[in-house]
Amino acid sequence: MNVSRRATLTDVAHEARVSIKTASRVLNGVETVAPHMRARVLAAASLLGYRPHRGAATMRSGTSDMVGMIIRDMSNNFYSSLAAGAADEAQKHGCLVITCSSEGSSEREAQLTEAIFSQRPRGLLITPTSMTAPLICTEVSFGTPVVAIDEPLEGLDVDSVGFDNLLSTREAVTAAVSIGRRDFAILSDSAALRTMAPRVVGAKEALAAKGLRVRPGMTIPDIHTESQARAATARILSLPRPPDAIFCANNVSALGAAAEIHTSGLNVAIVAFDEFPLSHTQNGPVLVIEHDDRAMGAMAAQLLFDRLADPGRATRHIVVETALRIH
Amino acid sequence: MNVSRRATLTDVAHEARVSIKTASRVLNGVETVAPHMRARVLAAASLLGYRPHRGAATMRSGTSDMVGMIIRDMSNNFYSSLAAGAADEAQKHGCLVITCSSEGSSEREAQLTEAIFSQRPRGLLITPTSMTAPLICTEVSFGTPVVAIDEPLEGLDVDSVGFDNLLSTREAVTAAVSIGRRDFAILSDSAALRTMAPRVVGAKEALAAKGLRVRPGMTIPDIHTESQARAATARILSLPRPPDAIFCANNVSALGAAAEIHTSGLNVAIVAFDEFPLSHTQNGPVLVIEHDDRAMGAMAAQLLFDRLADPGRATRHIVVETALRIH
DNA sequence: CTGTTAGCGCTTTCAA
DNA sequence: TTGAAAGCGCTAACAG
Repeated sequence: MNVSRRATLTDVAHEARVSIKTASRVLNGVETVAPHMRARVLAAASLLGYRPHRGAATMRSGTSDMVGMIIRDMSNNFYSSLAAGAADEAQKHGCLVITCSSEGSSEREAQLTEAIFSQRPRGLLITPTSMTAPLICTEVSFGTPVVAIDEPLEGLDVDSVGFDNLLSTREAVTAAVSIGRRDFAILSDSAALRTMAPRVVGAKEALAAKGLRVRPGMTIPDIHTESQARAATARILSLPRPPDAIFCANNVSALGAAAEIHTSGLNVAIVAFDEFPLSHTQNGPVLVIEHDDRAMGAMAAQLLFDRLADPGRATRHIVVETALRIH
Repeated sequence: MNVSRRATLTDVAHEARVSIKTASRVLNGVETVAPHMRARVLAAASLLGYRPHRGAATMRSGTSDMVGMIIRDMSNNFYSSLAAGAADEAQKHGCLVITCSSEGSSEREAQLTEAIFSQRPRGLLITPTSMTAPLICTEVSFGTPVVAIDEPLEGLDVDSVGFDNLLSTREAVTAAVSIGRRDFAILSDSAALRTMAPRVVGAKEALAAKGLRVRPGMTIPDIHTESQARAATARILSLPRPPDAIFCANNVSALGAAAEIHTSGLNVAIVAFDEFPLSHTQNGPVLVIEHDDRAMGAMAAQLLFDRLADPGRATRHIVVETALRIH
């Protein structure tokens, strides 16, 4: 037994004194093999420390066991939970997920789609940007399934999972108004995120329904780090007449707002699109739009495998449930 | 132009009226190609929407552009930050990272190593368990580099990155004692995590040095979710004589402890191994052992690529810096 | 139930 | 500088 080289299927077949095809069948779990040959192959594989070469199998069979995933920011809890859920579901189908973080850069997104498609994955899960469609349309035309997560994929009719951003926000802000909050500031992320506009609109609609409005300058865009959120909140709260509530359109802005509200000692309510750690330990009321991100990631993967099983079926757009939780 | 099939290198060569090898050279950036041929190939590739098939290249050349990564829990911020850092560094080397979550199950860990090595990755980054070594030793003997992250990989001499758990904890607990805290509880994770013992020892050593000790029953093991931490903390704080400080040996336990301390209204200090959101908004003092997890992940990947460049070099064990921060 | 043959798309080797 | 041929490890298609 020579350990200096990786054992191939041919080596195993040789060792077991069977044909390479029989070895292949055994190691792929094909039933129609005589028990004594199966045993011989298994013994040989184990003896030689055989490990299949999926790349070779992929090349020949045309189907790999990988699913690509491109998310906006792997170190953001929302996106990493999506990835965790997708990986769970993929594992049920014997697939690995290649998860990459585009960091919001469309240049990097282009590189990553290129790199991922070069692996000939079963499909792609992506939190798309407005630049995504042209990157993937060729591949989609070859029948590779793509699922859009969180944001819509404009210009391409693919399966998707996402929230009803407008409705859930309207409901949450309405609840905040009903407990007496009238004067809102809004911390929003980049307008390039398609989820942001409906959230902001939802908030403003809820206010308008009660005859309220957001004062000029109190809608702060482009908040995508906690420290930006802290700076913006600190500025707002130090105004002569600070707001009595802040709607935080993403998870990092809620953390930053909570931190500064605590520092200021003011009683300011938080309405947050995402649950955040220690949200129930704040002084002012906290209204949170809860959602199960891990389940959302799993759902996206499920749509992908569903389509693989039935390529002709109509595209589906899943609206993930949210729940309002008041701390 | 027929779009019904993916273009191969042969198609491109054909279209450009050059040999397949010349097309290969151009698309791999080999310099020794006449400019006019290069231009023809590039035009053809673009016309046909050519996308290379990395699996085929891997098979022939023997080296892939993937790095495997197995972490304990993708939805835990510590691990996802490691993954983000590793992905960054890998991208600099033109590699993709396949990140998988073992969920602390050694069975799943075994499946994942199997699946990942089947892809013939350049190397593996792993937060190992006590069961890891036998899973990877064959592959290591073939020269595939493995880097252990956070925990040591027992029984195998591989590169690693990790903390000085004992020393940093001792320092933090010493600081807590010096601000008047004497009576500690300890929330620890599973003893299977090799990082836990030194942290607990470090804490106890710091106390012993001041003539203090942890009361029997006040060292709680196996805390790995926030709700477990909350339950344990609630129980401890409702004792007739609650502690005046809690050492939280991982990030989720700190969140749970903070939540319950807030609810109880007691002045209990937190010493936490990891920074946590809103740590500065707690009533009691919070002492945090800070570390840059993203940099740690990047460092691990760097060790991997270093070794790829110089397979013979001695193994390196990087101790990642930590800093004590007092809120 | 088992084996043979061909070839997936690419890179390597070697020759021109 | 360019090209022809071989073959990486595996599976599909077809025989036996």
